[in-house]
Amino acid sequence: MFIEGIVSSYRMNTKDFRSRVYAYYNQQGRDLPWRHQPTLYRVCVSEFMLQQTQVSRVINYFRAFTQKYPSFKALHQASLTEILTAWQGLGYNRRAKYLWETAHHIAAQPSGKQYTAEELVKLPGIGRGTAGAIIAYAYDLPAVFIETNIRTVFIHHFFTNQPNVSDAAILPLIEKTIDRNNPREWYWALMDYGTYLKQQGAHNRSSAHYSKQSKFKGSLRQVRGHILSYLLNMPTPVSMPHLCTALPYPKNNIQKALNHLVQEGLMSKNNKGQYCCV
DNA sequence: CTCCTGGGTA
DNA sequence: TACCCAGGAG
Repeated sequence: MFIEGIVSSYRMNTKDFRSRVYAYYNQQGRDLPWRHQPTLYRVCVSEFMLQQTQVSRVINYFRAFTQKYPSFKALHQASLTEILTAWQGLGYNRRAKYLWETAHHIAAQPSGKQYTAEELVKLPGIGRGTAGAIIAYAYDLPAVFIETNIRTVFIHHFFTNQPNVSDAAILPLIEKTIDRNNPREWYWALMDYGTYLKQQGAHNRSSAHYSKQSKFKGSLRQVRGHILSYLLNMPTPVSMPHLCTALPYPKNNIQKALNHLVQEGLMSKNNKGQYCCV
């Protein structure tokens, strides 16, 4: 059986494609901590951490986090402030809150419950991509999902020199090429091969979903991150004037960031107008 | 659909 | 500079 992109410059046999991906994986596949004992819990923690964050930065956080909180139960029994502290430096702190809330849902269900993708998507912080990854990695089931490294592999092999490649065009190829006998390892192999292709200069700029992120320096999220880390390391609630003196940002930006942080539930304001982590 | 969120590393 | 095993809100 042959597979091809809509206007791909060449065709590739399914078996040849798989062989190429597995050949790389068998030689250079990564030994990542979350690939050992890929339980639902360990897969969830790693997938949340890996959203928009590179593998090299996640590894040590994953080890420390799963050691301190070895189960959904242990995680949801901790306070959000504790979780944010363990998360400090990883960034995108909303993920920590989503993970904590997801742990609360899952810990309330019978242990060993097997989730469908539809059920997972309803949990906070889990979209279609993360749901598919969880099904594939935790249950070793052939879920069809796409993320940045998979995108790289399929664009490189099946949409060469083609602009504006949509995920909708790629997904059927993922579905056709998936190794149904070994979906977990197949996706590990795709990830590792995609990372390799990126190191070789491949990229996703021809993806229809490619977008450049806005600059971090001078942004509101720089202020947010700084405020959160400042307050996590402060023993008592802190007033707005205190923050304006302590942090090198315009008052307006500090107030705006605080409002967002409170609205998202990462922080609260007491009746004296002082702020602290929830 | 667009915009927002983080910070380290290559 | 670029970009990470994206998801939620508007």
